[in-house]
Amino acid sequence: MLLDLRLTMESGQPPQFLWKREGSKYFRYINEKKCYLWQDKELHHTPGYDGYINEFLRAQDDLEEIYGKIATDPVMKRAVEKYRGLRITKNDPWETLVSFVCSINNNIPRICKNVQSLMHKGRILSPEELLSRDLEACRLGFRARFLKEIAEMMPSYDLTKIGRMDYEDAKAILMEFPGVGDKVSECILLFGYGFLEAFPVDVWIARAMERYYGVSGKNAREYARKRWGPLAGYAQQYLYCHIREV
DNA sequence: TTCCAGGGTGAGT
DNA sequence: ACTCACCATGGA
Repeated sequence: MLLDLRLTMESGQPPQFLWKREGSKYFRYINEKKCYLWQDKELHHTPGYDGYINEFLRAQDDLEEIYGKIATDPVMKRAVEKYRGLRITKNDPWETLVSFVCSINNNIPRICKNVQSLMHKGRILSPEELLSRDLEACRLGFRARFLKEIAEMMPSYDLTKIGRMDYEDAKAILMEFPGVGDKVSECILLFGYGFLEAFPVDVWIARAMERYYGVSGKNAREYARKRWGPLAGYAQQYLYCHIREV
């Protein structure tokens, strides 16, 4: 499997918020047990997590094939060459939802701190646990109210069911949550549910689309859908790294 | 001091 | 449908 683990774990995707580094290894708790993940010549992980890691790293995605389909212009050719091995990750929907509500008008180092403050025993607090936590101490700013209201709504939603809907329906449901708008819903669809056609447009992607393709941020998603279609999410992640020079 | 960060909301056109 | 002030926090 073609993989650059560092790039994948530290390119602004959920694992950057949800996993921790310990030397050259990454780890998090899965079912109360510590799972390490690291790469030298090969990819290694704590025994017993084959299935989890395969899903997490989307092992079924053939990057060479994806490059062939999206790298149809000099910009994307350069991006997939420079960030070869960058994969889209598949994360837990609830943890992804919480993470990207924390990301609203925020920067990555502080998103990490906010998300970490919402974790206990290596996982994001359940909606119920979240409601009984002192959110003021988490320094979430105006995002605290969003999280509180989402947690209160959660009992009448089924996040698993959203994953079985089609892209449009899933997006409409997600946007019923306060704090979940156009961009955040796209992130949840992409990183939490694996809809590769999702194309989150943040300030960086808007910048990249203007600079590289002459497309305004407002028209970015429609342009991306026509250009990269079902693989827009991958194109997005390579553009994100490219414009930020990660 | 002002600007910015993987934006969303609501009120005003 | 579109704009825009405002939202809380902390680093540059």
